[in-house]
Amino acid sequence: MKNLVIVESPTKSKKIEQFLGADYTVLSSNGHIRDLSKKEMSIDIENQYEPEYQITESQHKLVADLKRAVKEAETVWLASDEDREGEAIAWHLQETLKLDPATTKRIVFNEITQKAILNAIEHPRTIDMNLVDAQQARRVLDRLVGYEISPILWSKIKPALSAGRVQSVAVRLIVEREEEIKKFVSQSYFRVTSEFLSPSGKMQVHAELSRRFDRQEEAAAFMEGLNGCTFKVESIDTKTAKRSPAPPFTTSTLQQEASRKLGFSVARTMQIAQQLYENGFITYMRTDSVNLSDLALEMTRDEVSYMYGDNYVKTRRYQTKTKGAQEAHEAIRPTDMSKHVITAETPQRRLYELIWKRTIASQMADAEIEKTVVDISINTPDGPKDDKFICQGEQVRFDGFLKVYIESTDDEELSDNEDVHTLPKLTQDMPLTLSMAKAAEHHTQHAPRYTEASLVKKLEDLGIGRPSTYAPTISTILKREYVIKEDREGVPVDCTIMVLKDGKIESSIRTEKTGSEKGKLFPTDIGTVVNRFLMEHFANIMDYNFTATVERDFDDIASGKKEWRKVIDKFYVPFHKNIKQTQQNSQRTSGERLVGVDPKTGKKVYAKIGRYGTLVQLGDTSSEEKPKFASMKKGQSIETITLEEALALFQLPRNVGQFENDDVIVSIGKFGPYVRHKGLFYSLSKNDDPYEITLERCIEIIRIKRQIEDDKARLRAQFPHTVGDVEGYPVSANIGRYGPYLTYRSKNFRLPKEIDPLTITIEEAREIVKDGEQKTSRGRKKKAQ
DNA sequence: CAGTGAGCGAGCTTCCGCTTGACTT
Repeated sequence: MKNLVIVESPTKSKKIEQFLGADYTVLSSNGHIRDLSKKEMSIDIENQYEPEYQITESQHKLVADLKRAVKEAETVWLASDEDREGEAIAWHLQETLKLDPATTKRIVFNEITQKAILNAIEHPRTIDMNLVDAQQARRVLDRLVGYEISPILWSKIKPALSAGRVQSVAVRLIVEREEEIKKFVSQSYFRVTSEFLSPSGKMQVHAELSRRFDRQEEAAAFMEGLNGCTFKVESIDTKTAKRSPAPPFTTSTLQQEASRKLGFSVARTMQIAQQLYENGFITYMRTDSVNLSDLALEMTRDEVSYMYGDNYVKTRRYQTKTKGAQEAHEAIRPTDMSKHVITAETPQRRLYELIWKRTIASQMADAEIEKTVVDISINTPDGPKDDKFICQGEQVRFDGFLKVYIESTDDEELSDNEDVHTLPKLTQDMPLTLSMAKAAEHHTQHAPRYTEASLVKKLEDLGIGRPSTYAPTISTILKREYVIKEDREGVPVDCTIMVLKDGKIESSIRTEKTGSEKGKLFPTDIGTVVNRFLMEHFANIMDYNFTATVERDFDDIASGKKEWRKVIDKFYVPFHKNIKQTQQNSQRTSGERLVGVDPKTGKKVYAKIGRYGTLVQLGDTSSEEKPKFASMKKGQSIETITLEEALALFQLPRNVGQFENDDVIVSIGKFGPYVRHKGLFYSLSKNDDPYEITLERCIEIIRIKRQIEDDKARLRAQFPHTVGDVEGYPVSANIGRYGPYLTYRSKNFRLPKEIDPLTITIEEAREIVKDGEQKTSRGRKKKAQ
């Protein structure tokens, strides 16, 4: 082998191999191969913060393979991505594989085309140690922050908690949004809308009053005043406006659009995008770049021109606005723009369609829209009023990119331009007759809670986190139970509606549900308490600008202006002093709240965080009699639990009586209410209330479950059974965890639903086995290629 | 799916960014 090229992703390696020909072998490092140990700090603080790297657990085999390949190669080319992490990956490879820096070639390209790769090969360089040092500073800082603060949380709040530069700020955003919502006081206001008729009576015009009323009396007085008024078209103002398409997808914008348009979680979007990438349908899905390669621009232009004509084409190059974007890859786009749809499963197809449309639209002409605003004056017998009705219309003059793609928004409030539509033909001074007016009460809404995707957008705006970590960050804060994803039902509110028709006002009240939310992120008690603690003791790290500030230092390291160890030292010395002080001086915090006093015993009831989660406590810790404890249920929280709910928790676990010489205990566990008897668990059905259930019903539940288990055991005893021989080898039928299957020549074949494994005939078995063998051999051939 | 929640103390937990494994009854 002459040349060994190492890239970061195996999918990429296969592609590049095609471009480079027989003299090149392309292998992948699968990301980083070395890191700080997970078990310890692995930073020698005394020795200038020297990091102690080791080969990542799951990468040993791969590193061995790479070492073998290096021995056979004349030249090694390190082709990891052109960013901080990519440079560090190249350096770790150089160190681990003991490559000679003088002869090892470092190459970069940010699009996978033959031209770009051949060009890269012609311009090799050596590893940029400044860039590597910037990465080491980033890595060391994150480790110091995460591994020094987390243990404080274990001792002061609860074991196994975590804190970090990214996750703690993500939680802060959610906690603060919730506080904002709690403080929010909804105001009601009245909107007045009207319907007019043209002199001929043929045209209808909808309009809205130029002002809103805060109080019902004002609205009512205005409506009264409309009687006896005349109306006419005061002015017609027409403007043409342009709308431009959104840039091609980055990871973050793809996650947002897939969430809004397809309802995908960010993790699901990434999983599906990964499949599209591996199957060659799209370019790399973890990117912060909106840039399209020249090849992509050309391909897209051709496609637009072919489909819609040249007047729909507009070549655009987009600039990133994201703080700290590294742009090592292209934007996310189809690899082949002429492929409008793909044959794949529905979610893959839909995500691909979204990417295709967005990419196509990004290279299309602006839409031209004619906007018309018509003012309708209100004239009392004493003269015109200051207020007027406004009627707005929109007409698309040239659809441009709108032919393909409209970006959605997060804005859930009613748009002010709700009544935008095509206007009837109106003329200046045309008199109009009021046929109906309506004053409807509305309520202002609190800011919406974050969805996974809108949180990602916010983090990206703050320059916090990277495309590869957005989805994992969400998973982390959910796993730590700092936040939960929930639906919230709306609250019914009464809205007064006054309608003026034929000179009379009729008032009615309509009940509307407002503020319902789906799949939103809510802070938990633990999230709130941890956030309060971190804000009090580590305000600098919780600052929304912390990342942006340290990123500037990293940039200075990358450009050789600063030394990474000094940057870390400047941060660490005061940080560590703070850590020590906090460990010594801060109080243990449990978020304790006095819920009330138990009327029966006169003991106090508290709600707080314990070692295993949130709990309620009956009685004081300091009193002679030991207090009782009970875990809270899902959905209950320290802030909102009532005395009744808290006291009810002490009724469980409940001993309902004896059966077969053993206690029958009823309680609620992780999987819902259950009965425990002789060490076994029996789930209660939905209609059984664990607080009310009788011993008789428990025994019935136990007996039913036993009967089912007996039947199952009897069935299992009949397996495995031999069905017969196929070409001299025995076939046996069995039932596994995932259903019935056949075993033949030490391979397993799933049975279709229609066939009973007990009564299966040898003919049926032969067909399944032979059919299955063919399929697997085809699959293997495919893999081998 | 229990028990736990004070305290004793062993031994565990934890960060962010790169990237995909290989598990089948």
